Amino acid sequence: MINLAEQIGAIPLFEGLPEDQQADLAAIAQVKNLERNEVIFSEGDEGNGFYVVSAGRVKIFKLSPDGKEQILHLFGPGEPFGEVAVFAGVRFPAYAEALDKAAVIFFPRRALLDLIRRNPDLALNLLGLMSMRLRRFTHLIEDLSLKEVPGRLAAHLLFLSGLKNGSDELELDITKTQLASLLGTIPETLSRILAKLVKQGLLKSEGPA
Amino acid sequence: MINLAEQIGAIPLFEGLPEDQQADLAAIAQVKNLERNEVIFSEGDEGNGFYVVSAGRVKIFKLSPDGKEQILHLFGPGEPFGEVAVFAGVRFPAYAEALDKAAVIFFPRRALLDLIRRNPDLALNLLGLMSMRLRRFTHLIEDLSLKEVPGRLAAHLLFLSGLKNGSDELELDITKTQLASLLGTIPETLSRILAKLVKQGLLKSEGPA
DNA sequence: CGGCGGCCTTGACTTGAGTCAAGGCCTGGT
DNA sequence: ACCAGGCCTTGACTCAAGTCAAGGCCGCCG
Repeated sequence: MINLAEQIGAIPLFEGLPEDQQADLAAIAQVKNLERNEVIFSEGDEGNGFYVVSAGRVKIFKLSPDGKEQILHLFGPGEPFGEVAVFAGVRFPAYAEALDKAAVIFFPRRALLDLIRRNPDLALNLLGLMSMRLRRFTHLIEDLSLKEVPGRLAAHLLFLSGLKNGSDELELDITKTQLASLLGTIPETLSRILAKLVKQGLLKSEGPA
Repeated sequence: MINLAEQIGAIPLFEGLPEDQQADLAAIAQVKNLERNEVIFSEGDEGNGFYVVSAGRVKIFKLSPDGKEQILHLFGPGEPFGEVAVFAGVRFPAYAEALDKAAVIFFPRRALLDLIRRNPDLALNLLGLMSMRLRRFTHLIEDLSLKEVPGRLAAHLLFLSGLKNGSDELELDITKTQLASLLGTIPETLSRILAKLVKQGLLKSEGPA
């Protein structure tokens, strides 16, 4: 918030963007500070812009009629979200909520479209980003439809361990309830499976969180 | 195949592209004719280009270790597929196979990237396309994790009926086995559910296919 | 300091949907 | 014309995972 232009320059998506265009962005960007659990947008809201996480974490999720939630993404600083609504010209297809006290930067739809027209590399960045997300979604779909919960859990833990260069020890920064929602299950089931893995000696677990 | 350039001009993705650029495309495009059930690419293959369906239909799907399949997309003439691998710079994340006797046009990766750099509107088209796919995937994920099979079936039928302006009568052009795979279930289950709906008078069903 | 509300765990029960197996029907090929 | 193979359906069984309920463990706020 102190220096918006600097923050914008640090967003990977806007990397390499000429200074004057970054300045243009800064001029129209709006920062929004959020309390923990504050709603950013709801499914069905008009999507007249997109967001980048500035601080804290944001979860994107779907809700079933009876309240069960499926987490689609967890985003941290520098990661954009809500772009789908901008390009597809539709309403937001999911909910967005701050996981912690957080801040997001909002860019109006039109500004982004203008910028892309002037800057093909930005378009390529965006295409790359969305491709990665599509890829992750195909993974999630595969898991949901073709694997059982223990398999999904294992895949997720291995994925996390992969991020840490294969360390065989890792710390989760989300609650188990959230992990359950990310895996498409419920806390009770997750708890049972973890207990079983520990009993089989395949896993050790420690502490809360 | 008789007139490749003309076909390329008719692809929605390339709509509005200057003639000379369409000609460039035609010069590097390769047409591939396919038998029914012929594999186009497999998960893990190098993704050095993308495809557009020219005739027939193509299914994109994931396979579980024990052979169960989850259909991700069904594409018909004019629809592109395999773009994710081009932009994310990764291997194909799923399998592609011809559903009927079909033909596809292949465009090498580099050509597409060049074209985008010269043509921002093409980039916007692509971004729109991928956004729509992301949106459909969020829907599928929601269905898989938050709804039971009857609900998914109902949603799918309503979706199809929506395409036909809400007609309350519709014809499926895929087998029930394929529909099952699209819904993330198996033919037996689908068959039972349809039978139940018919018995409850919520639905009538007719003929094979 | 005490109590309330999250979060996690465990147990008992229920159920949706998958597996396995068998039979009917239709189609295309020899 | 007939057989083989694919697709669909039905029945009996099994099982993974969800619901419901209860209890323990903090940590925060009044």
